[in-house]
Amino acid sequence: MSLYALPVQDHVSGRGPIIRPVSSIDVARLAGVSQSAVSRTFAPDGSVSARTREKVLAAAATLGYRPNRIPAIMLSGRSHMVGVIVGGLDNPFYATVLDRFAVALRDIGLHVLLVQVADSLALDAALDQLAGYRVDAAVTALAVGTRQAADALSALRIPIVCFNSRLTSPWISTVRSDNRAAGRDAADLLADRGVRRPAWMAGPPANAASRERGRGFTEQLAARGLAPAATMRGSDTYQGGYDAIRHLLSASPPPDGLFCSNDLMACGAIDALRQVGGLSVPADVRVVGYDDIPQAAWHSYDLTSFDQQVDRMVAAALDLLATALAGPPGPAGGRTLNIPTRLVERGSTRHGG
Amino acid sequence: MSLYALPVQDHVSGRGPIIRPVSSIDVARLAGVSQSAVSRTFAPDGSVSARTREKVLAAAATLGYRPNRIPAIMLSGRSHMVGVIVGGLDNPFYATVLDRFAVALRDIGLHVLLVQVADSLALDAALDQLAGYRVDAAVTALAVGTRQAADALSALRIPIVCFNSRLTSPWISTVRSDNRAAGRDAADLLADRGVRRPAWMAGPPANAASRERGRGFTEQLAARGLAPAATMRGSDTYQGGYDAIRHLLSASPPPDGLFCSNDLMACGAIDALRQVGGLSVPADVRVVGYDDIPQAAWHSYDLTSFDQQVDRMVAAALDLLATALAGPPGPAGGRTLNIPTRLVERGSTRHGG
DNA sequence: TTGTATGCGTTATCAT
DNA sequence: ATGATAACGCATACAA
Repeated sequence: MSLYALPVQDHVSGRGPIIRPVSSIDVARLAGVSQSAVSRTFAPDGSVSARTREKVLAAAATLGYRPNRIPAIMLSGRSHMVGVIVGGLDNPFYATVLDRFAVALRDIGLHVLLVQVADSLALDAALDQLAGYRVDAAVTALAVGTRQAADALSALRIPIVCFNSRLTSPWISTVRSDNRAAGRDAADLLADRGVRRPAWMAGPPANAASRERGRGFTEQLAARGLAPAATMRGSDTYQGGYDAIRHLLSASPPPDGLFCSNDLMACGAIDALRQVGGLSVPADVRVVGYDDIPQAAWHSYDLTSFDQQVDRMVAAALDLLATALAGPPGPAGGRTLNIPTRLVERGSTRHGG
Repeated sequence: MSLYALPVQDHVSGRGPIIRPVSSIDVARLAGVSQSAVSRTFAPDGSVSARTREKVLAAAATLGYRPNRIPAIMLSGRSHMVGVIVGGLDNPFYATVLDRFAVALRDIGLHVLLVQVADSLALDAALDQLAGYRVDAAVTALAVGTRQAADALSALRIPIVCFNSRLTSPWISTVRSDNRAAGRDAADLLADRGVRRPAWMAGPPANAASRERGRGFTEQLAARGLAPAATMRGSDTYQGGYDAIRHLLSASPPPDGLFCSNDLMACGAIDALRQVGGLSVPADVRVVGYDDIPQAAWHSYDLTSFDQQVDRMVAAALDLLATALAGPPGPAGGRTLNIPTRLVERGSTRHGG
């Protein structure tokens, strides 16, 4: 008995020949039953007699049969796949987000079709992929927040959940941390710690979340009778934070407090303050970051940060997805869920506190 | 292998009614042409008259038609999806690996079905998913190296590429960095830097790559007339490295050189040496890590490490996959490619040159 | 309980 | 160049 069916020319993709996997018909033939009996044996609530089930399972084991889910996609119109669009995993925060999504989606029986979109120009190509595979829904953890992107996503006509974005549409819902409130909290914390010359380090202009953090920070500084002594712009990376501080120190007196748009930049900033400026954190400069990545807790940084509560955000996103998928067909988006951040104060703001 | 496992319960997406997406038949009807004409219009090398193409494209645009790839999977037996199995993305090294794979696979027209496998017990369930979606091949970046895992993977009867593992089988090829040679290089480097009491910090026992690094390290120490003054075991995490050093310092005199099985542990070790032991790195202890994660280059650590040359490893893995997919059907694995590591010396070993 | 027949949306083959 | 049709592997309605 041959385990392998005859090779079949791959007339579709033009790659190599393939081995056609064992099908339910093969199993049925060997077991001496109908193909539907095989299908029922492997269905969650198929009704088969113990005798038939036994024959089928024996034949399946002999042939190494694995049920094929592809035809079911055609029949049901459901792929049970969710497109997850990420924009680079070098930031540990997004790596964590992806990890949590993969686990949470698997736990409710959905699978992850991963799409890496380096620049927003590639988004259209990515969406063609997702459309072609008929994903049931999509999740994006991109920082792109253009109307164009929202339109392209909406054109898929499937439920979309954005992560930390401002995109909305009838198809798009958004889960985000309360960036503005966190910015205000950062201002309060630094003011409470005696900071008089606070500085703000923003991310790239296209990053809407960063803009909101800066807005909340500035407005609450004003409420406390303070104003930013300096404003920098980094590239959302360690090196971006390092370079921004180096540049600042070459031109101005150092600030005594610093709020960074994310932890990667904050780590770079701390290293630059210490190495380039010969300053101490927190004695000379109090630093606050955002994201609470694992590295924030490393003792060399001991960085005060805002935990976005990724688990709660992911749970909220999945709730939105599940609701949209379970409900009547058609757009069910347009909702925005704000998840509060949790301020994690560590040594970088505690000096003399 | 859970051959008898039932298909995943449909908790989410089986409930609501669905809107059947626009099909080529709908487009054909609107355009007043046959369905074949629509198919040919969207095929890479379909021959249609300009007039027909125009009618079809207009109708497609009107209806928002997107070609469905699912039926082609049934016909060709090719899904153009590759299962990528990861074991947690908290380690920046694996996040980078996944990122590079996603990009490289996309560039050759393959798509990533991501599977997060927290513990090796979940591997069987993961493999059922991959089998069900008829992925063309699989890539694993797991640290599991058991024969059982190899058998389960081989049962998929698709080309498999392991990343930094020792698994092989007729279906499995492996791409790995030369762990043992790197271990020897680490020994040489520390010896050259005047280390007399070298220590080795291993990863979990199941991590075969770690074992090889330790083996190369120990054997080359011996060749240099040295022996490990201490051997620790961490959990492949920052905290694991920190705790191991704290424990060591409470019981023994500190080593003057340390080779860690990965960078995360090395960062934890450095922080513990400095904070718990009051020691200086590199003045009192020279430290070498492995992986060359981005954090190794951060100035607080400035960690000497071994770059595994992820891009080269990924390229090699894809070459193995592409070869197996293009070649005749049947097992085409059993190959092992060793990619040399690149020693990146930084400040953590440079004191006193 | 079991088997038969149908259909999902596309591509490839064949006839026109 | 174009249209009709078979086939892919499974789930399901229906007949037995």
